[in-house]
Amino acid sequence: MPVQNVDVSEIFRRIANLLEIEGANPFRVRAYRNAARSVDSLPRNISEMVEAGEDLTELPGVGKDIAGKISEIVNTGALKQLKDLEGRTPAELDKLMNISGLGPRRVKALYMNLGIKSLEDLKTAAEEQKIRELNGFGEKTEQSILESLAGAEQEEQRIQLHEAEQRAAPLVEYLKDHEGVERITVAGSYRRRKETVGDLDILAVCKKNQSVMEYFTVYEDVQKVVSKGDTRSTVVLKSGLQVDLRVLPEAGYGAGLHYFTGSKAHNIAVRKKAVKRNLKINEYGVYRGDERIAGKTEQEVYDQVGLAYIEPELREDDGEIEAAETDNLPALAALEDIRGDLHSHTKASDGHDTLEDMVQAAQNLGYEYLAVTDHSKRVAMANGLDAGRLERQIERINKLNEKLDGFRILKGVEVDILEDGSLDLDDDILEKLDIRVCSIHYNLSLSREKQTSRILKAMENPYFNILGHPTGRIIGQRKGYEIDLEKIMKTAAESGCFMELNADPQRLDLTDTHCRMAGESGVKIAIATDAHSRGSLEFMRFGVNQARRGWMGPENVINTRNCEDLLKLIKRR
DNA sequence: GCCGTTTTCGGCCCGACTGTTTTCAGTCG
Repeated sequence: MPVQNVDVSEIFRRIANLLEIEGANPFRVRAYRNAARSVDSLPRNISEMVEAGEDLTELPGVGKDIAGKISEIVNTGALKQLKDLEGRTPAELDKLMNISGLGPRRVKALYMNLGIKSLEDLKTAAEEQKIRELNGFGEKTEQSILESLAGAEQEEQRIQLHEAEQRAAPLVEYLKDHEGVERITVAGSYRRRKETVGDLDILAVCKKNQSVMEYFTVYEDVQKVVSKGDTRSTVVLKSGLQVDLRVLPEAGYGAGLHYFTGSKAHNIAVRKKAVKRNLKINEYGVYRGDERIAGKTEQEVYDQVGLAYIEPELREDDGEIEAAETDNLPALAALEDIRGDLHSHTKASDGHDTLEDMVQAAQNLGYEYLAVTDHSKRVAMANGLDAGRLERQIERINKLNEKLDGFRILKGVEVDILEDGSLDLDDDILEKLDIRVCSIHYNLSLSREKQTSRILKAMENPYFNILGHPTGRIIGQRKGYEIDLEKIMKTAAESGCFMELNADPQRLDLTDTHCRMAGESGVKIAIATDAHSRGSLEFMRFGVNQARRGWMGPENVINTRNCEDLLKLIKRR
């Protein structure tokens, strides 16, 4: 199994942490973190790039030195530098950095003075009240370390965007009820529509700061107040979700929104551009010397540094700055562009609602078509359809379609890709359908080679249209099967197949990076909800958000076509 | 350690809050 991008970035992150604890040049530390991020956001496998002899120094944040280290990791599976570092500084100190309130300086002090190397050491020392004795530490710090340790025992929590919306909405409504609140926006990764959200960053324009902050911290769902100031407060909700509230003056709202939306890397890149123009950007505005020259809107901020407006979903410092400089930003797909859903289930298999109900719901969303794609027989647990039952569903859909005006039900199936790469239904029934989503539900743990050739083999079938939930991952639960997605995408592009972007908020499969890989491979995607009930058809927006994060325009998405064009497009010769 | 429309050397984003301190270091986002 080749070295994966995450293997490389993980090594660089650990090097950065250990160097930081040693007190190395902070810019050198940052260089490793930048390189880690660069490798992470790469839409291609780094091992293949090394093997192909490509020039790694062309990657942002990768110079000659780090390029050599990447090669070393790819070729040997490890990095001598990290081993050397771990010889000098215990590798476990890395983990202490995750404790809230502990940074490199304090971790080093704890190690040097108390010999603390692990979380257990830390807990013991805190309980024995030894930490408060140290210079620069005190009783409160010791207490907060104990609290963080208790929290660290639970899993690191990033919640799904879907859940974040449900936490944010009532809190925003609550804050709006305060007479001092004039304007309010949830910024941060929530606004960038990341698939998971670590905390909520709420931005407000207010009249009475102190009163609003007081009101915020007594919200009924607040479990703990972490900090409370005039312009910024932090609380933890009972669910464990952290929420920051930042209050800003109206005049600098755009600058604040930009600052608080992030990403951090994007902000840094924009501020660097400002510095070159002798400007300074902070959350209050754009400044020349002491004079504020812009900041009312985000557009003003971008104007000052010579950039076109960048949509929040693109703000990851992953090429959007360069694109904005040269007016090469993509025109992103929007929910309004979507003309129909291409993956849905009914009561015939494991859906909750009837065919008629699903169709009605799709019409209510303003769609022109809905592909009904119940499971095939292999998925017995979901009451998957055999050829006979599918035949009857086809007849039923034909009859329904006759009655519908301006809407078409597409006859489809989610057919299983069996372990040998054949499809779970015969060609003579598949032929009678308009569209086939082909998915893997069993034998998830095959080797990368076998899993990849299983899918490639399936795509040889002329009735293969869309690869459903391509990696099989479930966010926070299941990693997804091992496959060579790049190869699969290239083959799909050549043979007229498409990749699904499953819009279910707990799948969102493809990822944003995968979408960019699709763009580069020339394969188009289908954004589809995999809805098992009427309500879930509305998850389309999560899929569109994800596609936008992956730089997808309407032309990259097949279900932005009208029905006729769509069917022409997916027809294989 | 990276990088270059002032630079191949000398820079590298910026401010709030906390706790432990009497003016600031450390951490965080």
